[in-house]
Amino acid sequence: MMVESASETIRSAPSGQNGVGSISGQTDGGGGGGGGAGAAGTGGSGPGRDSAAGPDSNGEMSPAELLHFQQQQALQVARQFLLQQASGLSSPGNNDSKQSASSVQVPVSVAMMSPQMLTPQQMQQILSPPQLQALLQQQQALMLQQLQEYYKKQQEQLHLQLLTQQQAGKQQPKEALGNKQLAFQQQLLQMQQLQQQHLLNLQRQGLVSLQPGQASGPLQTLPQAAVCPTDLPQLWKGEGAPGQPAEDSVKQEGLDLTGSATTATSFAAPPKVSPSLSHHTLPNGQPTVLTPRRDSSSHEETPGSHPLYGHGECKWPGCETLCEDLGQFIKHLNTEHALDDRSTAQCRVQMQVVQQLEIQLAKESERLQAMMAHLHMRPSEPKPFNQPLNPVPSSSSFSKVTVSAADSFPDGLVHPPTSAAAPVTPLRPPGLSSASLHSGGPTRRRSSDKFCSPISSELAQNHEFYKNADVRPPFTYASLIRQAILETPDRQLTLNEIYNWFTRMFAYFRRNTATWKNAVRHNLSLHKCFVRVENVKGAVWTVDEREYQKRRPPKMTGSPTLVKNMISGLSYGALNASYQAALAESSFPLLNSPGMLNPGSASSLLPLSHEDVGAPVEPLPSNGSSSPPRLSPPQYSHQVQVKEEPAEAEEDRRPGPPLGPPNPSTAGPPEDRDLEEELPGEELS
DNA sequence: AAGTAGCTAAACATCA
DNA sequence: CTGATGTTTAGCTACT
Repeated sequence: MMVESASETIRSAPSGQNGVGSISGQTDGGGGGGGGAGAAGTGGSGPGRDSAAGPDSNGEMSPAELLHFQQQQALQVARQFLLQQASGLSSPGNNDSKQSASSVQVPVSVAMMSPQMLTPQQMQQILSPPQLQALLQQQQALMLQQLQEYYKKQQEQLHLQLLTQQQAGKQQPKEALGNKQLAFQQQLLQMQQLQQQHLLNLQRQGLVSLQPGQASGPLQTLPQAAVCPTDLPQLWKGEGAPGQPAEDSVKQEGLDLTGSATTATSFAAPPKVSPSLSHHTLPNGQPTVLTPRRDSSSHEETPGSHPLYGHGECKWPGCETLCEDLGQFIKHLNTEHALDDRSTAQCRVQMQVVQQLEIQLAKESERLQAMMAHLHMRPSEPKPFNQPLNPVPSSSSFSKVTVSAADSFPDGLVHPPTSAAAPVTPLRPPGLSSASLHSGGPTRRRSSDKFCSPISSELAQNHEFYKNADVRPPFTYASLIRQAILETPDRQLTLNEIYNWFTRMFAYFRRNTATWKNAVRHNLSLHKCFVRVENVKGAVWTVDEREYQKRRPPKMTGSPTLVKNMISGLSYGALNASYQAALAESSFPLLNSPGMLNPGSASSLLPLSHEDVGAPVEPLPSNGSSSPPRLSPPQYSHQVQVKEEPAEAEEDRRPGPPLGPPNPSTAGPPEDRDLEEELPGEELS
């Protein structure tokens, strides 16, 4: 689905003005590179990852060595993680400069880039909200697990040090020992607090709220996702006792974590190689059992690069020591940045930096969502002219169904989420289908055709929007032409009048006149539903409703396509496109330029609505079965879109007179005649 | 994969 | 001749 929506988006913007990158490229890049559900995008940068996963039996180590390696590994994980986080969050500038000069427009080519090359902003622009969310969650899940690892190792190490200190302390002055112990305990406490804070943070962002039992979705391969947030602090607390052997505490944790993880996520319990054996989720999302011993070394020995090593110098915070080569750097790393208080503190600081960045990101995301929600919701707010224009009365008049759609979408189809969860709602007039808003380029499947939503009602509700916003209306030319014609009292228009209607009703058609006028003429000629009638005042165009209905039996209701469309409508790509389009056109003073709408629009509109109300002018989907609510897709507002159902049914069977009572549009005298004339020739083609 | 629908572009014809 | 109006064809994309 993402792929499709993405491709649609991308193709719909031929001018490349806002080429929203192919999401498929993104997901593929991440998934392919990582080979797994998800975290690949974030974790891929860790150079030593691959080798870390490989089995390496380096089993002849002394317990002390083993422990050291465990610590090293934990630190390594933490370092890499922090680096990834930090670089991922704070390096947009670099990437930007590399990728494009324009920060607003995302060249299509970006889509081809690997996820690692993408800045968060670009990711946001490219990815659909669900994708973003998934990515974020995966990232957070990975982060959480690594944090757990890190915390665990830190605890372990602290305990160990504590123990050794205690033992050594027997020969030391009691005072010194007390200080040391105090320091350790403080550190321990700090770590606990930090972890709790972090977990809280994650929880805020929704990650940890994942239900352990709800093992479905990309995250389920990530064991940590199933760890109950509240368990962790307890875990830590439980082992906080200084006197407890580190080994024991580790074992407990391991068991706990393993237990929760495996039970909740169908993540096969790995063979326990050692008490401190830990689960790691590799960037590719594949859980891996790491044997602590060789990991650290393999990390460091990864040929080529090290996350903390770049441009010949150590990237450790505050350290810019020059190192000739990687070997030297690693040596430096192991000596200067070994696991000690200082390094731990620095690590902690870095963690906080990352955390701040995450918070910042969360805030920005929230703001973005609010913005989008606002932009989306506003138009749907009851407008003054909405009520009068509403087709509801009419519908109720001849439709028994009056689904009080006022607040519900009876069809149960995908409705634009109003929650913050997927609030990404493209900027578009309330009644618009998603795909259509790209202000440039051909947009297929205008909503009127796609969803058979009454163009009249949508227009009535959003006409001001269209009138002032240079946004392409989501209707086909044919439906627009028809609407224009039907709006007139005698249901006929000259070509020029049609032109005028277009320009009057839609800001979008105030430019590129050659193009759309040509299209209008083309449509008039092409579609049999448009009948040219010689009139006293020249040639006028009328609508053959039956032909129009015949055009294409829409069997949309509940169709996957519909759902897909609506979903794609929520995609960030669409949002991005329309948002950019709207902003670019700076047409946003819409809705409040009284001067613009006065002239003829209001006058022309009102009649329309009346007529509309009286009769479902819009083609009624001719399928009684699928009938129900062909909600005007984006009509989050509370409009009954169902009115036409009965008419539909009638239309469907098409008993006798083309347009029954419900269709006064054809009742009009002039084209009625035309219609009749046209009837014979109406061949099913 | 084939068919259909829609959009755009363009060529061409007709007529005032 | 010019511009407006119609007609037709072709290419493309999206969708079924």
